[in-house]
Amino acid sequence: MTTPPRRVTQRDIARMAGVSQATVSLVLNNRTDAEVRIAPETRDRVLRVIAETGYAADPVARRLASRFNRIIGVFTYEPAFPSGSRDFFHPFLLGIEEYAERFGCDLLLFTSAPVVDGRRRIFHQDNRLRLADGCILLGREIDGAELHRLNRDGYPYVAVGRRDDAGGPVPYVGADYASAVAQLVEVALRRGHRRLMYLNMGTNAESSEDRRRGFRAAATTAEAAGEMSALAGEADTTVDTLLADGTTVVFVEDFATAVALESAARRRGLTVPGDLSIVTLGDPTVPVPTDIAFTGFRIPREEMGRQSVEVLTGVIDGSAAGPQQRLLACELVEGNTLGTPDPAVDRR
Amino acid sequence: MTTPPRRVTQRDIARMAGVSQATVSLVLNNRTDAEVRIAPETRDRVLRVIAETGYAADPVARRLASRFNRIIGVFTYEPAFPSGSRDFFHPFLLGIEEYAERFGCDLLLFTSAPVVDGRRRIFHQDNRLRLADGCILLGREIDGAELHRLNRDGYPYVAVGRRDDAGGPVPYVGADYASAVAQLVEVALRRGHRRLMYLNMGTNAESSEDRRRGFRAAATTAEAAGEMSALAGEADTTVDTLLADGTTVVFVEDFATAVALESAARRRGLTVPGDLSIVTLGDPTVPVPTDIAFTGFRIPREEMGRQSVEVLTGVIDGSAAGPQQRLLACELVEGNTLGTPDPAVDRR
DNA sequence: GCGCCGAGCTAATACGTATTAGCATTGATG
DNA sequence: CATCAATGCTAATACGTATTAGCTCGGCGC
Repeated sequence: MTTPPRRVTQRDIARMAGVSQATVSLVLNNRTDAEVRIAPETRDRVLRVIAETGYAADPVARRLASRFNRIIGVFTYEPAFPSGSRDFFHPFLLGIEEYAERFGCDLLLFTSAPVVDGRRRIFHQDNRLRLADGCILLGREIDGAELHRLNRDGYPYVAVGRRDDAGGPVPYVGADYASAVAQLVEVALRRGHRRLMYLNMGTNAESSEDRRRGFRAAATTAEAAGEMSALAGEADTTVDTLLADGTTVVFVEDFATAVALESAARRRGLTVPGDLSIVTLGDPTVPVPTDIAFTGFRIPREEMGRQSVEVLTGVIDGSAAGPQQRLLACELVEGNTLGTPDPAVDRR
Repeated sequence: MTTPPRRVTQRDIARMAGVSQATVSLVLNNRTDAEVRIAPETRDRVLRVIAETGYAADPVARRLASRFNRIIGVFTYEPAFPSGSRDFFHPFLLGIEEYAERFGCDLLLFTSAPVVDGRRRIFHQDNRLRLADGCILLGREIDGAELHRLNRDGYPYVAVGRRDDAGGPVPYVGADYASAVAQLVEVALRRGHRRLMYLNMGTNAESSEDRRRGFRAAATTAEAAGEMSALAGEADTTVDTLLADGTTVVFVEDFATAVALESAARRRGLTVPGDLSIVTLGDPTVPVPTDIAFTGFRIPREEMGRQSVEVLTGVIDGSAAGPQQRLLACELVEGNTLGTPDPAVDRR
C-alpha cells in the first residue's frame, strides 16, 4: 500500500511490441474493417505481449472513450435498512443476476443513493447513473418526477412493476395483478360468495390500483362488493365490521394484514374459511411468520427480474421497437382459506 | 433513443457561469485549501448554475482523472446458477450492503466473470476490477494464484473467510471455526462422550482445515477421536461404521450430510441423540429441508459482511496498519442432537 | 518515369474531470 | 515608486482508451 505500481497500459504494450498505442487498441478490439488493417504477424506479436503481461483494458478509460460498459445499474427505491423488505426484493435480484450473467453484464447496486424524506432519490448531487449503460428500477412506489427526468434525459431504464406514463411511456416488466385478482374473485363467486370486500392498504401505487381494478371488474355480478382501508392494529374492529356487513370473503392487499385478520378471527372464535374466507393478493412484502396456507397468488418475481434485464438491454442498444411494456401472469395459489359461504348464516 | 442529447459537462457550466472549467471543478470539490481560493460570489454563481441544470459530475471521467470511485466490487467465486448456494451467500451480501450504504459506496457485482473449469475467474481478458476501488471476495474456495496476483498488483481486496498467505498476508474477515468446534467438542466431553468422530467433506479449503484443527486440539482427552470422509449417498454405511466403531458423537462438517445421517439413523431404528449424537459445524451451504434442530453453531455471516466492508475501506485508503485479519466468534446453537452417551451401551 | 492504389500502420484528437503551476490584479509596505 | 504578498482565477496537462484522417511504402499499369 505504499505507492501503487503504475498499472500496465496500452502504451506499455505498444512499446514492448514495437508498435503504436493505436495499433494495440485496434488489435484488442479485433478491428478488421476494410478501413483498418493489421498484418497477422503484427497482430500476433501484440497479442503475445498482452498475454505475457496479463494486460486488461481499463474499463473506466474505455467507457469514457467509447459508449458502452456492459454494466447494468440496479436502483432499489425502498431504503434497504432496517426494513425487512429485502426478502421481498431478493427474488427479483436473483432473476436479474441470472440474466446479467447470461448477457455478460456486471451489476451496479446504487446503495449509496441518499434517503430524502423517507425515500431514496435517484438524482442527487453525486449520482453515478452514468457509470451504467442503463438501470433497473425496483420499488413499490417510484417517484414520477424522477421517471420524467429519466425520460427527458433519454437515459435507458426499465421499471420492475407497471408504471403510469411519465412524460412518455415507461418501459416496464410488471405482474398482471388485475387478471390475477379477477380470477380469484371469479373463483369466489363460483363457490357461492355474494358479498365481497376488498381491504386496501391506502396507497396509490400502480400495483394497488391494478389489483383494485381487477377486483371491481370481476365483482360486478356480486350482490355487494365494497372496499375499505386496513388500519394497522385494528384487525379486531375490521373483523367485526366485515361480519356485521355480511361479508363472506375478504380480499386483502397486504399479506401481513391477512395474517392479523386471521388471528383476530380465530381469537373471536371464528373459523377461516368456515365463517370468513380470506384471500391474499401477492407475496408478503415484509417477513410475517405464519403457518396458514393462504389462498391467493404468487408474483413471478424471478421471471420479472430476468425479463427486466432483457428489456433493458433492448432499450440500451436501441434494438427495441416501440414501448417496452410486459405484464407477466401470476400463479394462483390454491391454499385453504377460501371456502364456501355457510348457507345457514343470515345473508340478509 | 435517437441521438442522446449530449449531456451537460463542466465546460457547459463554466460557460454559463462565465468562469473556467477548472473553477467549476474546484467549486464542486469544495477545494478551499490555502493553495486554491475562490471568491464567495463566484462560488455561489457556479453553484446556482449547477443547481439549475441539475448537473452531476460524470463518475467515469472523475474516476479516470482522480483515484477513487467509492465503488466496492463484490466477487462471488461460486458460479451463481443453478447452484443453491445463493441462500448461503445472501446474508453476507446483506451485511455488505448495509455497510456499503453506511460508507456511501455503491456495489459492483462481478456477475460477468466467466466460469472456467467449474470455477469463476477474477482475471480474464475483460475483467473490470479497476472500476472498483477494491473488492470483496466471497467463496468457499478461492484460487491461491489469483490471490497472489492481487497482492502483486497491489489491488485492494479482502476475503470473506480466513485465507492462507498468498505471496503475502491476505486481508480477511473470517469466522473462528477452530474455537467454535473446540467448544462443541468440550461440551461433548463434558457430557460424557469419549469416542468422537469427525466427518469431513474431503476439501482442503481453509474453512475445513480450521474446523479440523479445532477438533484435534480439543479432542486430545478423548478416548478415541477419528476422522473420516463423508461419501455422498452412503449415509447408511457411515452410520454402521460409526456404531461399529463405538462412536457416540459425530461432528459433521457439511449440514446436508448431517441431515442424511440423521435420516439413516432413524431408518435403522436408532434415535438421535439417544443412540448417536450429531453435531453440525455451520449453517447449510445448500438448502436442505429438515425439521431437526441440530446442535452446532451459527456463522456470523451478516457481521462478516459488514466488517469486510470496514476492512476493505481501510485497505483502500491505506489507513489500515499491518495485515488486516479478523476472526469473528460463532454463536453456539443448543439444538437437541447432542445428548449423553448411554452408559448401558458396551463401550469396549 | 509518373501516377495511382492498396496495405499497414501512426499521429492526433476526443471523452470529462482533477490538479498544479503560474498569471493578473490589488493593496500594503518600505 | 519599487517590492512584495495575498488573492482569485485560468491555462495546461494528465488519466487510458477509441477512432479517424492521413502518412509511407511498395508494386503495378501505361
